[in-house]
Parts: sequence; C-alpha cells; structure tokens
Amino acid sequence: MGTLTAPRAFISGLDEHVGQEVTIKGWLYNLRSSGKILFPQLRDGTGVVQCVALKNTIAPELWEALKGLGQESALAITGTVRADERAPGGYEIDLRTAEVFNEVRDYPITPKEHGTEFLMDHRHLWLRSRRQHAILKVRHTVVKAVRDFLDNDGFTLADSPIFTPAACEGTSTLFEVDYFDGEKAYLTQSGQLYNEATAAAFGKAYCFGPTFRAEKSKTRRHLTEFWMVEPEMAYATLDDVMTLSERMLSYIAARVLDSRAEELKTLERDPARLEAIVPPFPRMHYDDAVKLLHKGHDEGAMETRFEWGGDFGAPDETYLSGNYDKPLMVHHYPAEVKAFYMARDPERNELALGVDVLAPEGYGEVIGGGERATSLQFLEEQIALHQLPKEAFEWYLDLRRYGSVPHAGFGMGIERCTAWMCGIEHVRETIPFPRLMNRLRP
RNA sequence: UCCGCAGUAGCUCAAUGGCAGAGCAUUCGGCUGUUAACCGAAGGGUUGUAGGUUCGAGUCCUACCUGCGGAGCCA
Repeated sequence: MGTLTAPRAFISGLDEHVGQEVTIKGWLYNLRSSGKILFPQLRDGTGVVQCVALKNTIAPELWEALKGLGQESALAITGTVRADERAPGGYEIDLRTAEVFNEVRDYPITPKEHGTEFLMDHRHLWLRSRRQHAILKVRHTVVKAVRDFLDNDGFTLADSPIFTPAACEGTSTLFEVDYFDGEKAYLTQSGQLYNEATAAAFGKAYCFGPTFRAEKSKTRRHLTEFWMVEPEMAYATLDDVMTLSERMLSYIAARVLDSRAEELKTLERDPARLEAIVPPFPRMHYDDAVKLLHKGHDEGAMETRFEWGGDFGAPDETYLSGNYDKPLMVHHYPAEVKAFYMARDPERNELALGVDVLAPEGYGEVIGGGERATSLQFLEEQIALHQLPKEAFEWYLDLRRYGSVPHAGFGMGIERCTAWMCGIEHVRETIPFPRLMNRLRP
C-alpha cells in the first residue's frame, strides 16, 4: 500500500505545510465519490481535512481499497497540501498514497440525526463527532483557565479526599461506601470543610475534583458525578468571595473567547454572550430578590408568589437573572436554607453571609459560596441543631480552637460553567462520560 | 419520589381501528469537484413487555419496563 515517507503533520497545523508533502494519521470522517474521483475527509483529533484522490494518479489496488472504506476506518494518508476555497477548512490534500489500519463497516453514528438515548449509549464513539469534540475542548479550556487563574492569584492546589466519614452539609443524599471497618463512609459532596483546613495552612487554597450527589435529580443542570473547583481564602469576607467570583468567571470567559473561537463557531455560540461577562457583576440582597419576584408575580410573569425565607427554584433563578446579560450575585440568604457552617450577618442573625452566582440565560447557579462561621461555640450549636455526628467534626472544630479567623470561599460546577460557555442545553454533554440517575454506561 | 410526553427497520420518523412505509445507514451498479453529494437497484420488522376490547389493534383499555422533559434538591 505505498510507503508513508513524508513527515507527519496535524490537521490543525496544515497552514504551515502548504506546497509540502505530509502524512496525516487519522480516521475517515466522510467519503464522497464521483466515479473517478474520491473525496475522503480525514479526522485526526485536531481537525478535519478533505483529501482528493484521482483514479488515474494512484495505484489501482489503493483506489479499490479507499473506495470501499466505511466511516471511522483508521488510515494514514500521504499527499501534498494545497489551499483550496472549495474545501471545508480551507486546505485540501492531494492524496498520493495511503495505508489502511482498520477497515470499518457499519459505524453506528451516521451523519444524520440521532436521539439522545442512542447517542449516550454510544458515548464512547459520539465523542468523535464535531460538536462533542468542540464542547470538550471548551471544557478543557475552562479547566485550564480555572487552574491558571487561581495559581496566578497565589492559590495552592490542595485536594480534598473523595471518601469522607460524614456529610459536609448534612443536606444532600450521599453515596454510601461499605469498606472501612465498623464505619460507613461516603463519597464526597464537597471539599469545603477540608478547604478550611488547607486555607489555614496556605492562606489561599483550592481543591478540584469529582463530587457525588445521590439525589434523584433529572434536569438539564444535574449530574450524579460532577467536577467542582473550590477556592478558600483565610482572612477573607463575603465581599472578597464576590470579587473573586466575578474575576474568575470573567477570566474564564475571556480565555474561552481567546482560544476556542473555532469551537464556539461549531457550537453556533454567539461570542457577544461571553464578551458581556466582565466585572462588575450586579449584586442583589436576598430581600431585594424576593421583592423582585413579588413584582414578577404581580405582573403575571411568575405563577406562584415567592415566600420570604425559602431557597429559589429554577424558575425563580431564571426570572431573577433574566434581566441581566451578566451573572447576578444574590447574597445574604436566610441562614435556614444554607449550610450550617455559614457565618451570620452580625446585623441580622437570621441571614447567612452566603452568595449564589446565577448565570444568565437560565443556566442557574454556577457558583455558591460565602463567609464561614468563626466561633467554636456557634458551630457546636449548629452541629447539634442539625443532628450531625460531633465526633466526625472534631478536627473541623479544631480549626476554630487553633487560629480561627474570618475566611471565605466558594464552589463552582465545571459542567454548568462549560454548558453556559458553550450555550448548550444540557450539562450531560460537557463531561466525557456522564453519570446520571439512569446512566452508568459506557 | 411526583407530574407530563414518548417507545414502529441499525438510526430518525410516517401510517383515519382495515395490505408494515419513507429518508439515512448497509450491499450492488453509475457518475472526474463532491460539500449531510447525487442517480438506479436490493436486503432489512415478534410495532417496548404482558394481558384485554374487537370480525380485525402499530392505533383503543389496564399493568409493567425503558427513555425524554419538568418539579423538588442542588453546583
């Protein structure tokens, strides 16, 4: 099948090889033929390029082999790179020779439409499609931006454990693990408490890893297993958290705009949506948010009248954030709907110094955080009040016995953030292998 | 867990209670610039499962299973 002597190139870098002969190693994306001319489109993970093979310029046996190749056949081709307006992508390769590694028949995912269930059952193959490729490239950039932002801002990565002895917040449903002698363990739902320890050690610290929620949630914003980044700062307040949130989110948006323009185009995402994400973000007191919801109800935009004291539902969040093209930061929630470790407003004890950052366009809460309680006595009361096992929290209480200071932090869901950046419907497409209520495979 | 919608060829979908269909995919043939290529032909079905109504059920009824959308809860 001809020798592949030309230097290897990647499709994303073809512009540097115009006029040269190169070898591309990849997979067949699509094949069109017209009797004596073939147009194999090759995909190599960095892009897609159209090749041209003329019957009278290549070996007859190669012609026969290429003609019958099915979608996703693995092959390497050698040919000369040429700029051509007719080709999708702008460059074309005049194929001289090729080597087929794997001949494929009946690739399940065709260039036509498919349903979600079918695609999710074939997630391991679906990842190869243009749209999924683009989404995961954006995810990669979101993750990289988060790490770069925090690293450049003096944060130290100090990851929290996945196995934990107790619920962090005593609210969500946990996955139980039966392994540790005489004691039940759970998969983490937040690295929050551990971050308070690392923040006291490093000043500014963050953890970044998978998180598990056993809730029977079936919405476009929920995964059973998702990734969360949680920065925590010693000697910091609610206000510092809000400032850090808006700085980080705008940094992420700028990085995505900067390095993923091609992918945003593939996803048909309007860049103006991301360009709008610049500080300052609107800040709104919970009381004012409730007033706004009441106004919405009076005007007929909200079906039910919101009661002060509750947490916002998805329609409430969408209504509140609907007035802005930037994330909306709602702060000073009623303490009752927030975690036990939240610091209280010294002026109004019933309010927690917490903030939810609501993304525009109905993407909901992408960040939740706030200032933590510093008083040992207060936390002991809260643990008793929430009927949490005090022994499991002794180490946490040590943080208040030995050098307790005001400190604050937040958690950001990577998938929600990525879905928002991409402008896509559902978070399940923003993680390579999503785990949902009804999905454990592939 | 609750509410709503759906399940027919490998995939996406049609079919008034009356012969089980189309496009794509697959196989074969044609075409020297195709852009989800096109043209011609062929193969492909226990209509989610179990029961019921009916002369007759993909279609109507009951239960169950699976999926989707939403709620609650959350990032």
